[in-house]
Amino acid sequence: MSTPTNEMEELNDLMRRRREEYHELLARNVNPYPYGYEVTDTASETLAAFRDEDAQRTVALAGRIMTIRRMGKASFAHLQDHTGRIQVYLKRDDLGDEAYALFKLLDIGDIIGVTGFVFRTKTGEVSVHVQGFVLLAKSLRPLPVPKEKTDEQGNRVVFDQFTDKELRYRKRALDLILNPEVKDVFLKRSQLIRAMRSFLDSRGYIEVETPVLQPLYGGAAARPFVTHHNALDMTLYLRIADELYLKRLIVGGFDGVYEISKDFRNEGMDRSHNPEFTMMELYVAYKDYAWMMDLVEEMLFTVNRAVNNANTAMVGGVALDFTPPFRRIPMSEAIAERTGERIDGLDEAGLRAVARRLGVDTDPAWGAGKIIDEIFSTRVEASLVQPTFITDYPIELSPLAKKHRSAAGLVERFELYINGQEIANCFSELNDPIDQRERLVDQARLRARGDDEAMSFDEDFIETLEYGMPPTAGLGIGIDRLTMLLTGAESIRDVILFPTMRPETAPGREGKKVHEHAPDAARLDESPESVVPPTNVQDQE
RNA sequence: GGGGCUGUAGCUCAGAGGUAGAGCAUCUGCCUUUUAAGCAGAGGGUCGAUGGUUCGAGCCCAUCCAGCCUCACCA
Repeated sequence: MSTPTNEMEELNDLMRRRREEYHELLARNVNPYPYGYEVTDTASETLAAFRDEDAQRTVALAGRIMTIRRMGKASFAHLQDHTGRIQVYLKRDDLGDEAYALFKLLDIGDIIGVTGFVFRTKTGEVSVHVQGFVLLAKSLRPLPVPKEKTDEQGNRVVFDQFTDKELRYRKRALDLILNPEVKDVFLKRSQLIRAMRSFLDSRGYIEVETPVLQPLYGGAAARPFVTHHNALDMTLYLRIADELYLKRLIVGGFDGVYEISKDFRNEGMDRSHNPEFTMMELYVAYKDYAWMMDLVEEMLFTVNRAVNNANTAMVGGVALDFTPPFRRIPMSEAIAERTGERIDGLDEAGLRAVARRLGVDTDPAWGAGKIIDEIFSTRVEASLVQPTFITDYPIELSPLAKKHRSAAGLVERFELYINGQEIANCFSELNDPIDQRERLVDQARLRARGDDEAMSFDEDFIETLEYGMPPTAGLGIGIDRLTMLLTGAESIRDVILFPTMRPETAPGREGKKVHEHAPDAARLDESPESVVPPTNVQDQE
């Protein structure tokens, strides 16, 4: 155990100063971390409710000190609570020498509770004239609070804002304190999920939970994270999709089930991929993909209204219109429309010729489906800005989808594209167990040839299908990407509170400014939050 | 994994091979309606890490670490 003295020697001046204040508070019999506070008002409500002609109203607020302007025997500060900021005014003559001296021990970042009356200052800002305050939590680390002002138009202007992306993602609490718009994004994310859940619940679909740890993974083409269960001494995989378990529940007699949960895919990371991400999957018995398009239109319209209070979402200066119906166009038509090339009925050689004409590179190992997919994703996808259902996919790419009722070589599948991104994926689910077995055997063959993204053969799933699954429509929606879309976020990391990051560098091999916050060996035992956690999840590679 | 850019004080950033800088934040003094408060003064740095070149490296070279962008892979 290191002594307080040793600890303090390792701290910079700013932190040492605050530790000293902490001890000074104790010396004055002030608890720097008391147990609660009776909060009756919020910053934004207090500001909104103020009328100059009204009698001075008494309020009790709590929040973090974000600015302090001391002027000798009186001071101004701004408190920030979960609703916003409000200025408070403290005067020695009102508070008394002792309390005012106590206020001098407070810093930006400290959390206090205040009571007082609301008034308007000479310069016009509605503020709280403090009659009493309590320290609720002492802040021992300096907060990188930037200067800001409100311009003539009432806009917030921030100087030298805290913008270091690495620190913002690693220290999300700081980011949330200092960049209020970040909080807005996550409030919208919450509203989005709530609206979606409420939409699904109102239709009577049942929310369920299926295993995250799976002995076999399936339902999508992706590499998994691998872990190990000690007691059973077996390999388990973190799920890449919920699909196969949800279908078992349809077999079991649920007519509509959905799950909103994390999936995990052991693949590259970029601004639209995080190794763990949130997926909503919905399965509805006796329905097909055409029916599901109607539902998706209505659901996204409803969800966007909840988030943006409008029929549109603004992304990059473009208004995306969620008013149903969305455009529906078969994949081959979309390719024809965009490139002038018709691919219907072409064999692999014909498709390769088309790809060549369009300047699309193909791999000799690819089959017809993959070539079509490549043409589509390189020549068409980006042009799909307004919500568009692309329907009827090549069968090779969709081992869990039902054959198209009227077009050979295709399946009944759609993907919804918005702003050039895939947002939803849906099939009429394959419920013929014999067909399903053959397709999974094909996948197993691909796997045996080294395609580590091909699906595993899940005998239990086939067996379950053999009991009989009703016709079913299945849907998957990436919640992170939908959130990006509805909030205009440019990176998936901006809609995930704690995005996956490389670990901070180990003690002794510190990088960048992060080292200021990293533990050194001598303090590890006292800094549990800094100890690298053991992980059960191992990267395959 | 490839390519490009970046890493300097708590934050935002300057820095032409020759003694590490600014603004804000912090500290001291003054200041009882301020608001990017003000005035006067002060402290604060392993220049991401390690090696090399050089009389001398924040700067040049190499390797490594981390982040961002981009491509590839991938929905």
